[in-house]
Amino acid sequence: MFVNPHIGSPVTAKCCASISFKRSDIIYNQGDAADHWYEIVSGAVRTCFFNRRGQRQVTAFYYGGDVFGVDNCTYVESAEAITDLMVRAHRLCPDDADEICDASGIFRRALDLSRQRVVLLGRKTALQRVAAFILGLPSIGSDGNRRFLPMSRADIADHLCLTIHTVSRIISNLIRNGIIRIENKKFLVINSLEDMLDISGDEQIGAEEKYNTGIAIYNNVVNAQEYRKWIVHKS
Amino acid sequence: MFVNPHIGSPVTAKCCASISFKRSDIIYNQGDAADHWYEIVSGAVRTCFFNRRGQRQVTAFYYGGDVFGVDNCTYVESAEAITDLMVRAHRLCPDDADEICDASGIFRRALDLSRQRVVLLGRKTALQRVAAFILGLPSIGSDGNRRFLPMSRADIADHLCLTIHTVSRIISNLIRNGIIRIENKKFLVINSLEDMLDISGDEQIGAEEKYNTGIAIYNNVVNAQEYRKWIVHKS
DNA sequence: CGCGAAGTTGACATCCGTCAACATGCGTGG
DNA sequence: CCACGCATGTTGACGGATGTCAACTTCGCG
Repeated sequence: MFVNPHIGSPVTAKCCASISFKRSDIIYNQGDAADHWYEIVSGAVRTCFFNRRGQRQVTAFYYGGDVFGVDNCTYVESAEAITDLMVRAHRLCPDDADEICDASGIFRRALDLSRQRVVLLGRKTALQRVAAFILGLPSIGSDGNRRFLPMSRADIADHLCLTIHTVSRIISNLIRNGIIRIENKKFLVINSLEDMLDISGDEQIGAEEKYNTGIAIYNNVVNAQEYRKWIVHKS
Repeated sequence: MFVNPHIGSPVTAKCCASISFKRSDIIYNQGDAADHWYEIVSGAVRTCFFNRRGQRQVTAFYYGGDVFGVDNCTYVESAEAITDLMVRAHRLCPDDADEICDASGIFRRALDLSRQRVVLLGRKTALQRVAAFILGLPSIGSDGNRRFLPMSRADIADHLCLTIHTVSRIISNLIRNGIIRIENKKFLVINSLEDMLDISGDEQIGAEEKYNTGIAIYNNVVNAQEYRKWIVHKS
C-alpha cells in the first residue's frame, strides 16, 4: 500500500487530519492506492491525468471548500497544489464508504463534469472555451465579477486542450477589447458579464436570433422531431 | 411519471419484458423518468444528448449483449434504435437498485468512457478519431477484422464531433489506401490492423520512435518529474 | 420510375498549432 | 542592492487540418 509521505499511515483519527502543502507539491499520484479524500481549507488544486504518450490533461481545478480525491481503490488522476495549500485529509476505507454520504452520487457528479468537458472540447472554439473557463472561476468577495486565477497558462491550456500560445492570445484579446482585466497577476475582473456569456456560448435559450450568427453550429441533428419534443419538454 | 408507450406501465414482472423496436424508434427521451434499463438481444442503439443549442452528441453506441439506460431518476440522454432492435427491459426502482449489481460501478464505467472521450476529442485529430472509432466497432463472427457498422455517417460525426464531410473523406481515404474496405454497406473489414492501430494513436508504449512523427504532440507537461515517476510505476 | 435521404467530392476560408523571437518576472547569489 | 539565469508569458508569421458551401452521385423505398 502506498504511504503518502505528507500524511504518514495510518491516520489514527478516523475523521481527518489537517495538512499543508507548498506550491506544486504532489498530494497523490495517479496509480496510488486511494486511501484518503481531501477537503480544501484554503488554496487551489489541480487534478491531472497523464496518458501513455505523456500528454497531460488537467481534468479539474478545486478551490476552498471543494472536495477531491474521492476515488475507488486507486487514484485515476494525480493531484497537485497550485498555490500553498491547506487541506483536511479524510480516511477512505472500502468498508466504511458510507462515511462519504453517497458514493454513486460522487461518481455522478464526476460524470456530469466529464460530460460538460466533452461538450466543451467537442463543440467549442478556443475563444468559447477560454470564456467558459473564466466564467467558471471562483468569485472573490462579494463582487461576483472578481475571480481568482491562481493557475498558469500551461494549466489552463492543458485543461482546455489548447496551447499556451492560443490561451495567451485570447486572454490578451479579451483584455484589449475591455471585456476583462487582470489585477495583480492572480485576479481577473470581468468588465462585461454579458459579453462573456455571449462569447462562451453558454447563454440561455431565448436568444435564437444569435444561434446562426458569429459562431458556427455544425451539429447534424437527425431526429429533429425528438429534439423538438425535448425542447418543449424542458421549457 | 412518464410512461413509455412501447412498454406500458407498470411492467408487472419485476425482472423483464422483451420488446422490439423499429429502426429510429425512440426507446426513451432525455429528461424522462428513468424507470427501466435495457439489455440488447439483437440490433444496435445510440444514446444521444442534446444541449440547449440543439447540438446533438451521440454519447455511445451499444450492440448485442450490452446494457444501457442505467440512469438515476431521470435519463440524461435519449436512446434510439439504429437498426431493428430487440431488447429486454428491466424495471429500475430506486429501492431495489441492488438488482443491478453495483450502481456506483456502473457510474464508474460511464465515467471511464466519458474520460476516454475527453482524450479522443481533446487530443486526437480527425483521422485518429475515425481510426479509433473503427477499432472500437464490434467484431462479427470469428474473424476479428470484420466489424459491424450499422450507423450513419451523421451518427459517427456526432459521436466524434466532426462533420459528415470529414468522416466521409477520411473513410474514403482509408479505403483508397487499402487499409479498410466496406462490404454490403453495413460491414467493414480491416485489412491492416497494424496500420489502424498506428493511425489511431492507441498503440502500446515501446514505439517511441513514432512519437514525434506524423502526428502532433502538443501537451504542456509541467511536472515532468511526476510523469516520469508514473511511467516507471506503470511499466 | 421518381423522389428524398444519405453519402461523396472539390474549392475555399478560417482557426489554431508550430516555430521563433522577445519580454517579463522571480529567485538566488554575489 | 544589483546581476544573472531560468521559468513563464506574449506576440508575429506561417501552414495545415478541418469546417463551409456547393454540386453531384448513390441508395432505398413507394
